[in-house]
Amino acid sequence: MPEQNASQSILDAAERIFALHGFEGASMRQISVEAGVAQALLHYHFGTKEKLYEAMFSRRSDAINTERAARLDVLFAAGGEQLPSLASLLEALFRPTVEFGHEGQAGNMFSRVLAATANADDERSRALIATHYDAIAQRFIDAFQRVVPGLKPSDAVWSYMFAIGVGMTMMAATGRAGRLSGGVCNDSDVDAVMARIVPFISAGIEALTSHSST
Amino acid sequence: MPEQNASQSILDAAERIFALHGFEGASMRQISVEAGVAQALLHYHFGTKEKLYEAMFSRRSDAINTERAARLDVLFAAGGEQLPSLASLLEALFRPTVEFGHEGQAGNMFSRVLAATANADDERSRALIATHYDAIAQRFIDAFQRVVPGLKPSDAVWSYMFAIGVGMTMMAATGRAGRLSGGVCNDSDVDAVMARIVPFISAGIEALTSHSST
DNA sequence: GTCTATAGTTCGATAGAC
DNA sequence: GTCTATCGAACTATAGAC
Repeated sequence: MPEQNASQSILDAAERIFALHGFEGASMRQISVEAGVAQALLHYHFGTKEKLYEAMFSRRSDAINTERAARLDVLFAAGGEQLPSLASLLEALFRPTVEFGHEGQAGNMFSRVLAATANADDERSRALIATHYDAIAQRFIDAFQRVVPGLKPSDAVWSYMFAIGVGMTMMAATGRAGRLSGGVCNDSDVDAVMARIVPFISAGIEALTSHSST
Repeated sequence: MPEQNASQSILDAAERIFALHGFEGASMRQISVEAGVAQALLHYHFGTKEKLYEAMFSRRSDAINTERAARLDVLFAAGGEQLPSLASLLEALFRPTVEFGHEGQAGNMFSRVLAATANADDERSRALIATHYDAIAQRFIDAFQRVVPGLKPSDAVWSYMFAIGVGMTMMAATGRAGRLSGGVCNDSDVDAVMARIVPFISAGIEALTSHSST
């Protein structure tokens, strides 16, 4: 049981409460109770609820996208003669999120925050995704074009959007797959989902090279 | 400009306000202003905020899923000798949502509500999806197995989950595809998205018949 | 840095006139 | 059915002691 400072406790509590109830549904009171500190301390360290949310979001997404960038660097290392596989790109896209999203906590709380933020269309969500995810997204879109011959630039963008959509099944982890399969499928079983997501998306992207629309 | 009764005005306003701000972020006051009625009238007609949300959700989802069921009935009509194509199943899955989601209103407000509800993991969202979407989901899962030889039952469930995930790109319509493509891709252009979603998902599902995991 | 106490606002819901 | 008026609870944020 490591002693950690109040800021970290607050961020951990915020991650969990925001994941369970959303930005509007979560309250500063609830977060302060979960963190075991006075409510005023949240404002002392982070100013407003809005800025606490941004700090909570940045902490994990910066770690995730640093790792993603490092993996892309390795895959496209200078001097490497052959291109990486599409499957290895998808591993680099998804693994850091499912590995860095939880840290000691039960369940992957940040993935739920991310799924909700990516799908919302309010200004706060849009700005967070644009600031923290658009640059790395461009790198993956470029990578798709390099490893899939004949993939048009616009279809590389669609490929990325669809891939993220499929990955949402794993990130949101609503338990619906289990319900629909009578308990056979488990959307929290990362390895099982990855084993299906990767071939599914790979084949989907390849198929976009041959469709006829503009 | 058709005269409509207060209940319909309230549901229309609720759909729009809930789509823009979520359940917790929307207020009964805001909805009453948008509908042009007194706030007390919302409680007279629908009781609580919770029940208003459910009424708003049911109105569109019942219309959508009645249409989906009718399309499945036609595709698998008794006496029909040949099986429908996978592409035609995906049309039956997605078209009713994008066509019935808006009715006069600009933008497809209900699709945004649906995307948020499907991805959330609170009890209200889970119950609404289970009540209004699980039965028709089972019909699509069964249909996938019938038209794709060699698709295992559990992979048919994953196919459905992944298909819905891809469709979220269109339903959430956050504008991100446009941002990432410098304006070339438009996630509100239903025909353009459908032209790519259908081959993408079709190829993805076919690919699941040959992967080796259990 | 961390606390208690509270100011000031907004919320969902209801009472009661018409 | 529709309105005005309002209650009591919850919220974000701040003031000020230690």
